[in-house]
Amino acid sequence: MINLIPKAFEPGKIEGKWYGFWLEQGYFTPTMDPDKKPFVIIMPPANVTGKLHLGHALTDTLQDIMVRWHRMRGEPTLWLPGTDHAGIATQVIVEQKLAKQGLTRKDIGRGKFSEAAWEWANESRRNINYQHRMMGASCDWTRDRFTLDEGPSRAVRTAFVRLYNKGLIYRGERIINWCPHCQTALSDLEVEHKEITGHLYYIRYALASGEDSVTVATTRPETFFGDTAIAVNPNDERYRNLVGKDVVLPIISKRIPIIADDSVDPSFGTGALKITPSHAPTDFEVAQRHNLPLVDIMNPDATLNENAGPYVNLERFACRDNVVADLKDAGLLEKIEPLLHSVGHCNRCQTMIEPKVSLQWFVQAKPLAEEAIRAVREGSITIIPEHFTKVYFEWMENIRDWCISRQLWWGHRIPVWHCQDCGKLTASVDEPSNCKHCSSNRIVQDADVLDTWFSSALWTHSTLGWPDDTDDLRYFYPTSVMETGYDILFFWVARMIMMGLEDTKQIPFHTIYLHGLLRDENGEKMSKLRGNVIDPTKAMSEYGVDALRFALTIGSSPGNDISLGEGRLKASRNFANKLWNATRFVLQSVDAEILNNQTLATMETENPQKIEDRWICSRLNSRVSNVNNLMDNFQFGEAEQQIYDFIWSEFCDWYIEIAKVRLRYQPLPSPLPFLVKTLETSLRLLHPFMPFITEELWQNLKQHLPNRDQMPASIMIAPYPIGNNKSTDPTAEQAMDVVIEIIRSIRNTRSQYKVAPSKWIEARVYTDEFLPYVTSQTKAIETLGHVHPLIILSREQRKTEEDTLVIVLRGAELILPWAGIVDQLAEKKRLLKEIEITQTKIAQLNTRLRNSAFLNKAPAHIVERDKEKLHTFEDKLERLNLESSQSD
RNA sequence: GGGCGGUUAGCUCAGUGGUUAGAGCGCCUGUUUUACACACAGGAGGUCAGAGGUUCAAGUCCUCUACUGCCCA
Repeated sequence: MINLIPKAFEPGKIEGKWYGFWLEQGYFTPTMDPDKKPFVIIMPPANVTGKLHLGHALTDTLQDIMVRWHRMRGEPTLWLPGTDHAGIATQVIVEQKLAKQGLTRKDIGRGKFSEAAWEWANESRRNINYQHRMMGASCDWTRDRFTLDEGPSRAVRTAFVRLYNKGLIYRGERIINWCPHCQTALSDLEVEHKEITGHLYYIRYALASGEDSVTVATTRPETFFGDTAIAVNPNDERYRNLVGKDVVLPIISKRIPIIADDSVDPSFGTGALKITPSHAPTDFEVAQRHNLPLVDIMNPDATLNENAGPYVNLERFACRDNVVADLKDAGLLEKIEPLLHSVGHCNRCQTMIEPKVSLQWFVQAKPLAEEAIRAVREGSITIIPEHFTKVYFEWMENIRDWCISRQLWWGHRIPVWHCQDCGKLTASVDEPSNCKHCSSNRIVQDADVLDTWFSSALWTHSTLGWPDDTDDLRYFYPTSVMETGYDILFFWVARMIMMGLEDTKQIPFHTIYLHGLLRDENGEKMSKLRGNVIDPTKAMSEYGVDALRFALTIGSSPGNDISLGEGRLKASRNFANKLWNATRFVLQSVDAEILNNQTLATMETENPQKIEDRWICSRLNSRVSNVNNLMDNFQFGEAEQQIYDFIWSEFCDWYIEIAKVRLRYQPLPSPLPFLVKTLETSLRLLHPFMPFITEELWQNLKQHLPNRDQMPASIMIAPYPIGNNKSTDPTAEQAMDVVIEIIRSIRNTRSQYKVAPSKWIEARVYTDEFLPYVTSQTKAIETLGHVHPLIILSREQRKTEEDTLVIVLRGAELILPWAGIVDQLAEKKRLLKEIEITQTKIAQLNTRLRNSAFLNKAPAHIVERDKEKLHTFEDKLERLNLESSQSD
């Protein structure tokens, strides 16, 4: 019967077993109960671009913590998993694979490309889902969704068509962000602005009349072929008489006008700007105001087109060099200055973005944003941490139209058909056979696909069956919590609120929980380049899943970045091992009891008699209440800290150590029921955070218990502990504090006087109010302090002695009669110092307690607590003074 | 340029106006004490970035300053 479980925790041996068990039992699939409010999290869909990284491990852990907690509280709990087709990212991967075979997507055509992409996506989904399972994610796999599934796809088409019919989706020529490498349009959010050092080129344009010239300053001389005007500020005296005249573009000799526009900053460069409306956002706006023509000078791959005359087919930066050289030769380049400016880059491939006028599809975002702002402003949706609310408003209030078309082959095809005859458009959820305007059957579907985030924006309702009125949608929507990283607040969360409200007229979730980003143990961003990336799979196999989960979340707080390194992983693993061994101890003790008595004594814990039993029940109860409060407030990191401290510093360090003494001498009542109860409750308390080890230990413990047949089949469906005021026992806590202080003082003094650990020393304790409690702990104090004989008496029984060490504690005096070895002088000094410290504290408390403002304004319990504190210190001071006078 | 954070022990971080500001790691001293050396016991280490203010009470709220990170343009 001894050593039923191994000496050290070996996580790898139990994880797969329990996940399989939970899955088989169907615990992850909720039962819909119309009388209960469900708890619902829709998992942020991971991109099908390979495998999970540490960020996914974090998000999995946080969601699993919430989900397991709510499930244990008896709420029907749905955590719906899914994956995202990740348009550009996936297409890039598939194209790279094709490139290895010397092929491009155009070589094999759209159909074959789609097949290859599906093959990759399916493989990737398998990997990702397997990794979620490794993490212990208790999500409902029967409801697993992929953004390209039939349901979510129909949701995308439905949402599109509805917005199109309302006029909130339109097609138009606007300036967009074009990535020449990905060869697609991007939304504003997919552009990263970076500060780079470029140059400001001063170029002279001759007036058409020939009598003078205008010098403009530009960072992009190669775009001058697309210039359709020169703009100056209307108040700029330098140029006032030139407005209305024409200049001639060099090399291509094209006439363009000089116009006046308020947007021109006279202090930048020369105060005269070249206007290239097809290739600069602000120029585009100027052109709109002045009805200037648009001249596109670039091909999709950012080479110059035929509008660039002699420079046709040159790449844009090569063209710049040539243009600059030619202008210089022609004497038209006045000067070049260095300039630090911000330039957009594609967030996928880091290619410099080419702003470009293009015919694309857009969502008119403002009307949608208004509703989304209201939902948060009126408190229907809460953002945690709160300060992101302001960030959200900032973005929403300045929202711009969303470019949703992408020139890709992988994604949701835009559900619009172009008529070859009348040229009009037909938007339809299902494939139409005729143009709805002229009934022609010569219709062709739009070639483009939608921004991946468009389908993600519908994720909370499309996964539950929308646009159909399904049972899932009725029961689980609106969902409870959206948990994700703050880096996709705009990309995803904000858009989900807009689209959720638009499609369902309801908010998609009540609470947004935003976690921070992961950093290494030096607080540095993790990146492949730095080589400081932790692979979750490796961390799991080395330290165990529970340790990884714990390390990722303990002591963390919402919205703040998390530093993870070996140290944290080791500490978490050590904690798991500590719990493992505490359980080993309890199991061994239970077995020994069964061997002795054939049957386990009563498991009754309702009315603890012994002070340490009362103490551990009170402490456990206090921690349970704290944990539930913290969980209610999304303070998971602090909740874990509470559990950690309880198990290690209270249960293991003190209760188990005292219980060992009792088990050895076997007085009644036995501590076993309390060992079992405390352990079993702690395991349930910890389960949401460390699901595998708690299940393994709980099942082991259960096998040893007489009431095992009445216990649930799994800890994950056992009730979560809840606080009970009945167990709160201030007397027991105070008494045990005194006992613990006595033991600590003995150990401390032994260490100070360098008493050999094996040497037994004599000790006496004098106390009045705690006498029976301290007396009941005689054996424990002897064992844990390594003192013998130990005499505990009331103060009146104390005799005057010499050559003793007297330590004044809060509720007792500890006497260590060490004839000859006590340094009386040093002791006197120590005593005087303690008197001084105590006096200071008393003075501080007195100042406060004599202040009528404090007495009138502070809450009663605070005043009461300070009064008690004052009393304690005064009592201690009195006894310190007494000792001091006696030692004179 | 606008906005949002951060600055607490050597390092990484918790800290919800109310004890003597905590944890992990690291450091020093000691211990094979029958659950655990992934441990145990003891210890050192803080002007909570700085300056003002509000409050009976400020690491916590407000203002300014410095440094630092991120987001938006």
